[in-house]
Amino acid sequence: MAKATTIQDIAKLAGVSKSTVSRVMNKTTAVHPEKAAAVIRAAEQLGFAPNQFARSLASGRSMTVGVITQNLGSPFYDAIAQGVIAGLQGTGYSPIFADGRWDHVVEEDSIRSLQGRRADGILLIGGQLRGTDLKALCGTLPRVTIARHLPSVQHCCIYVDNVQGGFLATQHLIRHGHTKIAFIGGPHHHSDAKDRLAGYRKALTQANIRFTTKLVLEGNFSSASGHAAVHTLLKSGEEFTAIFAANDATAYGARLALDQHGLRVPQDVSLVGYDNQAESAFMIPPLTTMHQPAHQMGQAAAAAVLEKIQGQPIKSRVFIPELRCRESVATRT
Amino acid sequence: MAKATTIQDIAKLAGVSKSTVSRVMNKTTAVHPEKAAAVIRAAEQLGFAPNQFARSLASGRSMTVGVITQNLGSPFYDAIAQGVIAGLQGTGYSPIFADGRWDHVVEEDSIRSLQGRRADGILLIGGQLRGTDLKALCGTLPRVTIARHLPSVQHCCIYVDNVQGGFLATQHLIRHGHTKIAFIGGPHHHSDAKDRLAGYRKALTQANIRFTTKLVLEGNFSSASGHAAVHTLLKSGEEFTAIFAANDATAYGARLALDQHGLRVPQDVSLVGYDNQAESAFMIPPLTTMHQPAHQMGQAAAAAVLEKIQGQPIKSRVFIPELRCRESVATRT
DNA sequence: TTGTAGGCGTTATCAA
DNA sequence: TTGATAACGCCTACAA
Repeated sequence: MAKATTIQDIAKLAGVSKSTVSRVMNKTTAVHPEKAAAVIRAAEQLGFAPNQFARSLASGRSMTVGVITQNLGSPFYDAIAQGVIAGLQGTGYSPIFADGRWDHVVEEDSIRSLQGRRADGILLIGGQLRGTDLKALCGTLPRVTIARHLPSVQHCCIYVDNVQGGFLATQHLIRHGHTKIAFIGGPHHHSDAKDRLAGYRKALTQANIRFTTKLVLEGNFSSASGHAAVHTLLKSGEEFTAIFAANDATAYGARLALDQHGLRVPQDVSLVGYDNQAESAFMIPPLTTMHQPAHQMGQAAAAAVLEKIQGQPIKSRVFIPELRCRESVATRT
Repeated sequence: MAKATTIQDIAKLAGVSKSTVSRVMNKTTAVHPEKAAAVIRAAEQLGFAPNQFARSLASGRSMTVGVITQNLGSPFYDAIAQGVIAGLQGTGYSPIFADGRWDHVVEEDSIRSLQGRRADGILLIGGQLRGTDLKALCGTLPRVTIARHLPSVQHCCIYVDNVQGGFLATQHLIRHGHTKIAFIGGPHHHSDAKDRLAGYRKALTQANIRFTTKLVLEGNFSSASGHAAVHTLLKSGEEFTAIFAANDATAYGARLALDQHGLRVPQDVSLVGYDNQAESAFMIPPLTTMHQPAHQMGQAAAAAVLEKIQGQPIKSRVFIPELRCRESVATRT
């Protein structure tokens, strides 16, 4: 680190004490306009950038909020992260990221590291840690969880209702006359995937359609898994006229596999995805999917943690995903 | 910020001085095993996380590298950012992000803020600032530019040869017998777009194909712009048998527009994209595109800036994009 | 309105 | 091998 200029240097150049410099930098007390001008001039001349470390050490606030992500790269989580950045913009707080990699050990380390950097608050995007562990780890540190629902009221969570999302997607298909609807899910242990499956089952039950395990395939939220699942499904010989994929990427893979088997979408098979990824509107045909207000959630979470830092009580908030009807669903005739 | 435990607390609990605590935390000097054990026990008991501010203030190193991004959300830049994160993993350095928003004013502020946080080095992903301004701003602060080529040897740049990329993509089309090749570019002022166009022209020239401005459309790297461009092209009546899109998103939009006009890919029109986005392999048909080693570039840049921080001299590095042949290109018969 | 002095939690330099 | 003690750069009473 190159030796940077300090308020001391400025004080000397401007012919005042460093307290005065501090005062004009922070506008904390009125100072004589002339001296203030001299300070500002000196600061510009020396290209002064206050040392945040010293500032935080002295003031006790870091003006940062720690953001724990889990492997960026998924459109949904990326959009949340962008929402967080946008929500922090202009508030004086900077986000500082740490990766939890969907691993509770790594996640714990990341939180520790953020605490070491004295983050004033923590935002968890997804994650694996149990609520009780989280609480033990963070103590009184303001904390908001995004895209994940921790049951206890003690936790502030900004999340989407995946059961409802799965329900709405399936219901849409049912309303178009489909009864043999396949579901390509995520990993069995993933709560989002489980919830969407629960919603699927709920819609089936409500419509008096028998649930068949043969129509439920396990995927991993990747296009490749959607592609493979359709092959498996076709080979199984189980009849189906529609597919509900647990996310858009899975739907893309499924769509390609269908095409390779000479099945048309939506004439032969209807398809619904989940996430409303940017690319989905330009698929062939444009994909009907569930939209999640990811960016908005990120912003809401940023605002929430800021309020909490200011000592205000905040509560959890659920978002309901919305159906985006496009052209991948046809009425079963 | 809740009152956290300090080495002083640990010192008291372990019955040693804080210097000793510091020593066992940093393994800087051997200490009596028994005392060391006591310190470690005390630290665990109190859930100690060293205050990075105090640490940095005292040591003069922040153990962070500032990363300037420009609007996350594009697959290419996201992949670079992930590469940077991966490259820093386990090095003891944490990335701290700031958004430049493709705006030189914002970018300058971001760099200033990073300097205030005393980053030990800076990584610029893309950006608008001129090389001389950058140099003036950063001074001796180790700095590496990614995905952008600054002419002077003074700058260390990790970038891809977009001219070559545009050339290879176009050449691929030419080799399949195409001579009427449309190009859907990016904004006129965007250097990546300009370079890819230059490569396109170079390939045409080399094959003795006349360049027609009517076949060059302006886009903005979005699917919507690709979609619109094809409409414009079709309406213009200009003949073409192939399209080279400046990125994959643009190609998706173009593909949909073609489909809506009853044109088949690749039988009627061949299509090549740029970026090798994850979704491209699952388009219908799977999209032939130029692959850029974005993740690898991010990692390389992280390694480079670390070396520079250690005082080693480093030099720029060019990556050459590679053609990924899939099924969206057919031989012109 | 201004300056002085103490403290924030570490690291680093001395002696011991 | 240890323990004082002086930085590190800034903020903030407190006093002038």
